[in-house]
Amino acid sequence: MPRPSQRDRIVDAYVDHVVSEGPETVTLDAVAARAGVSKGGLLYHFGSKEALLEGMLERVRALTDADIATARAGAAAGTETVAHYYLRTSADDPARDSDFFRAMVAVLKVAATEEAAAVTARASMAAWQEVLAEETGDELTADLIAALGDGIYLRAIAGWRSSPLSRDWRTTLARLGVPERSEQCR
Amino acid sequence: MPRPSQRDRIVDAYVDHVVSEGPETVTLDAVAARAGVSKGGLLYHFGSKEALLEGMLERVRALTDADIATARAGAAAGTETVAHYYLRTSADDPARDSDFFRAMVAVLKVAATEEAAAVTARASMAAWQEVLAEETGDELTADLIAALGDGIYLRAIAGWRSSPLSRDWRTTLARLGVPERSEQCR
DNA sequence: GTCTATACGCGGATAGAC
DNA sequence: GTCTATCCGCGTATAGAC
Repeated sequence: MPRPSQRDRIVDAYVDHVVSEGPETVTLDAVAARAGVSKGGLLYHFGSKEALLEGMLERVRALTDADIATARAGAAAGTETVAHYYLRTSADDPARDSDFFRAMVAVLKVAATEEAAAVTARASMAAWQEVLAEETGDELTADLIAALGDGIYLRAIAGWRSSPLSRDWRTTLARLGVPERSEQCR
Repeated sequence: MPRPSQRDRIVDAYVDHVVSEGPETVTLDAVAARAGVSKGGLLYHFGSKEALLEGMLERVRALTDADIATARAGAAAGTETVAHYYLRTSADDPARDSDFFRAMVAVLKVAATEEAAAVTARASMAAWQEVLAEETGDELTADLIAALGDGIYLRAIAGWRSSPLSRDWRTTLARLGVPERSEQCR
């Protein structure tokens, strides 16, 4: 993979700052410093704070698409179901460090105030729900699994580290009658 | 019940503003205007923005205690289980207008930045989890139900209105083997 | 108790040097 | 491309009148 561009590194810094300090403390100065550029340098790449936010939303959209494609591929290959992939990457402790999880948490934090971020967050959530519904063939079950993932995200926002669910989500899936592996196609 | 004090009305306005506009747009001016007082008037009751936040956290703590007491009483009387009460007041559409739900959403939104709010949010979540675990006698089931409620809250933050789960949470509880009514004591 | 007036600092954004 | 210097508006908080 190509080395990250300057724009990418600035978005990284933005996400980092929102996740660790919260959206209300975000200043162009703080993000620039974290990215290792000056405020002027940042404003060359992103003409305004709003443009910077849009850069992060763009990234989350891309990561969502990529993540869903990965989940679909795994299900088609019979490696693991979409539901399994979804909870594994939401609930599992090691997954918390993934680019997608961190970026999504940042977007959700910002979504409390910025409608544009809320729109992107809902789109990502809706996309997952659609794939889950497709797999389970049942709207309610799909929504249930999605809601569990959403609960995990809320806990991340509130700084809640670990819970029985995050340690034992496989049992939960089993209780809901969701298999670990799908029947392999053809 | 006694008519709300001036302090109460200011906290109301604060909650309202955070829920509808988001925490980043909160200014003393905006809250004062919403409460129908001047900025000077607000600062007489709450000496600083931080004190205003503390006022809201205080209220959430009180509402949490009251809500849990109500749930416990209902379970003891055999009216409805704690789990049933919890999901009814989180998932049910009409419940979204309750003082507790709105205040909790406000605290969670602020918790993205303010650690004090995050502490209060986690305490409230932990308190519910404890009652649920007490009732179900199973940590994982309790956490599962709690996580569903948390998912509902996240969707509220992201502006997600209605979902299969919010319309059909009773079915979900049944699938998890949680009864609607508890055996009445003695 | 509640208001007005004001001090003061901070953050976003522009201009222009290098 | 990236930096420094600067302007300007907004938000918190205080002083003090009524």
